[in-house]
Amino acid sequence: MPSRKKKMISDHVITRLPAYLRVLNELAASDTERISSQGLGKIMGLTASQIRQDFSYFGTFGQQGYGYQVVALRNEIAKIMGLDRNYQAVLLGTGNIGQALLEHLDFSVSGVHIKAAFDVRRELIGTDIAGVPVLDAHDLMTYCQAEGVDIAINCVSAESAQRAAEHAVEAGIRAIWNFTNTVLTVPDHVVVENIFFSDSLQRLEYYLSDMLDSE
Amino acid sequence: MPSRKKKMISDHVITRLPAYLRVLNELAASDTERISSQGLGKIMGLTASQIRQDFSYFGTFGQQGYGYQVVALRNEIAKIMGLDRNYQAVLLGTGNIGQALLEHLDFSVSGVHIKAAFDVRRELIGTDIAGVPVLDAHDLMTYCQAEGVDIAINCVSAESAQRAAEHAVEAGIRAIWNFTNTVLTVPDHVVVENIFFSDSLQRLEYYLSDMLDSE
DNA sequence: TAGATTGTTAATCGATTAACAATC
DNA sequence: TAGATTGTTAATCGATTAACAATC
Repeated sequence: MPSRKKKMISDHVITRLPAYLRVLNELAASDTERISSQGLGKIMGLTASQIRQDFSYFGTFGQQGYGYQVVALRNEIAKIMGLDRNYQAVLLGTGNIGQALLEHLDFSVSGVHIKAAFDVRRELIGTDIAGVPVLDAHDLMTYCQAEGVDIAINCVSAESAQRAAEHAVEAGIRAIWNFTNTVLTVPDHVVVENIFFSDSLQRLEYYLSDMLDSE
Repeated sequence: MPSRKKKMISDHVITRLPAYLRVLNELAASDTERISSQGLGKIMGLTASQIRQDFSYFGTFGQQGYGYQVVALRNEIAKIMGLDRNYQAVLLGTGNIGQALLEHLDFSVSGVHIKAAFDVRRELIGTDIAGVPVLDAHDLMTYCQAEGVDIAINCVSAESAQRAAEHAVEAGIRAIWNFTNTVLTVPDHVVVENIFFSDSLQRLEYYLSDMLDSE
């Protein structure tokens, strides 16, 4: 509650944090105890300078002449990212993508708990997918207000995407993980993170066609 | 064959191209015939300057005093991205993510044709998913060499990810769309585009926790 | 101690924005 | 024509890299 306003950190830095985490986890898994910024840079394809610069936005985690303790650093970064918290989530739209996420992704490692999924299709309501109950989309608001939900995972069709997002915002959620291939408009107090499959595929096609051209 | 080496264009620009395409498609769908860099900027949250700068890397598409023809510009950008070509793809690993992609994504709009899926699980081989035959992973090499495959969509488990990528590269594919949450190591002549679900979710958690802290 | 490596300040590089002549 | 808007060059801003004193 102390309204502690952190200094604004660039998106570039934030985007690298999960990559640091990934590598540190691998190092920890292979029992590597310590790593220097230079060593980390070599693995990740970054300069040692950039790594030290990145970390310095959040504090000091290393030791001169020694480097960083892998496990300690890993834990610090996880904490910086807020992964030590617990988040309650609901999933909107149990089409293929929604189902795939429920069945495939291990949300517990990220501290995210999926409490329920919502759909409008009568035949799905009342069933459950990977242990998650599918409820009537009309009950979203009541449910979220009663249960306190932080995150909505938006997997509805592109046409319903904005509407679903608005319902979720009305229901009090604070973050949307967006799989709808649609840009959502939300109030300032709501965070949106997009997975745009088609953008990614198009990028792949650009680099591929470029590669094919230049030979 | 003309080995025409295009000038190197920054990743930032390439990443914006699909967004331009998305907006131009919407404008075209709503029968908007022309748009200025200023108008486009307003919709996309970019400066008019940046938009003109971006386009200028590829050529000149506008008209002074008028702006850009929406449909013509859309087509130009699609061409720049290589979306007018046809790509042959195979999908590796028919777990949930693989299945979801086969059933959910409309690849034809991107000029990508999924010819076959591959898996090691006996019980799946010989079946088909959304009209795509599931073949034995051991036949990948022979298949690709016979059929001429450009893209591998890597949906195997994290543990098999690097191995699957290497097989695909050996089999002559030139691009990997990577859903394995793993950094792949490939030769220079192969393009990799990643969809890292966990990176995205962690980013969401960072911004969410930040938001929750500052209130 | 000597060698290694941090955290941080300064220099460089690249990307975005501003300005403006050209021209539809 | 006058107004609008491009394409491009120059100015600014921000991110990355280099350098180095501090110190383990």
